[in-house]
Amino acid sequence: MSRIHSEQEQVRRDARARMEEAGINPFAYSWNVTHHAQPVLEGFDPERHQPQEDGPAPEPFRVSVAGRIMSRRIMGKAAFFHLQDATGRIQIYVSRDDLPEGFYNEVFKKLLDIGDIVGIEGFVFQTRMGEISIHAERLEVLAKALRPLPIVKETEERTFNEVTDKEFRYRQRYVDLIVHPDVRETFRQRARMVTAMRGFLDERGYVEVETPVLQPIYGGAAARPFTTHHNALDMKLYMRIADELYLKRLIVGGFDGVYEISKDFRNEGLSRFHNPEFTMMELYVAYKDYAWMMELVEELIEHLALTLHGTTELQVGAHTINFQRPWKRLPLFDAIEERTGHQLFGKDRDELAAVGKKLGLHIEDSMGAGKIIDEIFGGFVEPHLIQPTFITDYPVELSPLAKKHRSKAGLVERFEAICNGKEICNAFSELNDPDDQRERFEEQVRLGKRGDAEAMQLDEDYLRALEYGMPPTAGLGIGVDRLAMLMTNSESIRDVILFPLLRPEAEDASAEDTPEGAA
RNA sequence: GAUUCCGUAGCUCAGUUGGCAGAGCAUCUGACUUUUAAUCAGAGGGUCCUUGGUUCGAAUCCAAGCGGAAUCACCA
Repeated sequence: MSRIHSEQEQVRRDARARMEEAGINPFAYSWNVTHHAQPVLEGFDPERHQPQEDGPAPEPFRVSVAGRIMSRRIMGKAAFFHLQDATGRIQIYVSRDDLPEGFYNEVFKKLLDIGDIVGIEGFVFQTRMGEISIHAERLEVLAKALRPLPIVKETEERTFNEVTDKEFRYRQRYVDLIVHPDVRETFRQRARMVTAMRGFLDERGYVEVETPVLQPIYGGAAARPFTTHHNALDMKLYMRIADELYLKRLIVGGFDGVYEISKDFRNEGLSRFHNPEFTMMELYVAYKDYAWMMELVEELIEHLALTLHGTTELQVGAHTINFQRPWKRLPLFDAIEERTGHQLFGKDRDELAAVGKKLGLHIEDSMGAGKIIDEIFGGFVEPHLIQPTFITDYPVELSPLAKKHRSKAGLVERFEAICNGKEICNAFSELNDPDDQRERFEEQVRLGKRGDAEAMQLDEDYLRALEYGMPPTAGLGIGVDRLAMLMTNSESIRDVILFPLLRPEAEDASAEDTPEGAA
């Protein structure tokens, strides 16, 4: 079934057919690229490469480039166009008499369009207007674009016809990337950030591992999972919501430090800060505690800021954020007291509910003490924490995998780093007492039975692993997407995820499901 | 899930009180050998998101739906 083509698409399809009739393959096999746009612009030296009046003959700067035609200015027997490659744009000069007989008039002028991908061989020169350009001596069609691009025209002051529709940009990210160099740059920065993170961890000897995405029991976080089914074993499987329990099994197994950078999946709502599949970095280090981990986190993130930007001070939205260590450390209850005037330590559930109500929160009967504390923190404290801050020592009910605090009853040794009003990491001294862990799991199971869809499942195999003995361990999880948002000054998680989840397009709604067990 | 806003040509957008569907860029034809939003002359291009309703008449008013965005809720 073929779509009805727009006028412009039909023109391009006709051009493709005429190319084939003329013996030109509109989809070539390869092209020998020797140079890229940006390095050519930087490498051009007018004194060496440009003909000078009464000067010596220039040394030709010969290049072979390839890319997409992004603009065209045709003037009779000569033309200029801009070619865009992975590094940027460079202007190409073509004149009729430099190309094979008839090619300029019949092919270049009539059959090529903005958006087509071509290869150019020629020499670099500077135009009368001063723009460094390539004088084409050979031009080949490498790929014909059958759809028109949403063309962006730019001057130094203004941009015209820029695609601003976010739906278009997210659904057709390939087009977004073609027309928005800053989007390409954002994703390059994200890649550099992950590379730097990996380098930082590798340098310290931690082992990068891969643990199961498909899990018979999900755990390690409070979230609703995606469910799937394995046909051959006829078993229910869950997409992981966290890597935590498998990584700690590896600490039991004798690794001193393991980490994983991978996708987690949570069957929850979408927002500026939430995508159902997102990237998490989890790290576990034996014989360390959460205080040690705080130092590692601030060192890591300071390192990332310096690697990406050469400074620890980053502009993020309206704020300038300084990642220089050491970061402020503030126990959760002190942070709440600072903001609300209420000291919650030692208060029971009903006293906490009364404080919550006084602050204007909607407190439901089903909410436990930990949940109320979390609500108060999330509502009145977290949004105000702009500079990176470690919030420490959380209620035990909120942290079923964290070790009891060595000196504060009812709390665990846990911290979150908050920055720009959002959590960027979560870490604790890991609970390694299997009997305590069993009780915590059992409490989670009770919560689940009471209807908490995010309660954890009891993982017998994990308890068995702990019973063999897990050394004292510090664990960390960093939301890579949210960190990338900070590092690239992006206001939506969709701006740092190449293909964010959207509802299917209407045209695809009728597409048939893949039958179970097919292929 | 709630609220608000949005959906018109390939792209960005206008469209008056409800009265022939518009502009710029892009496309097509012609001119033009250093342009750069090239320029000049001419032309073509529309499921006005969808389905109903009101009306002599709907892009416009009403209802429902679809899709998107923002905010909120959810998100240890």
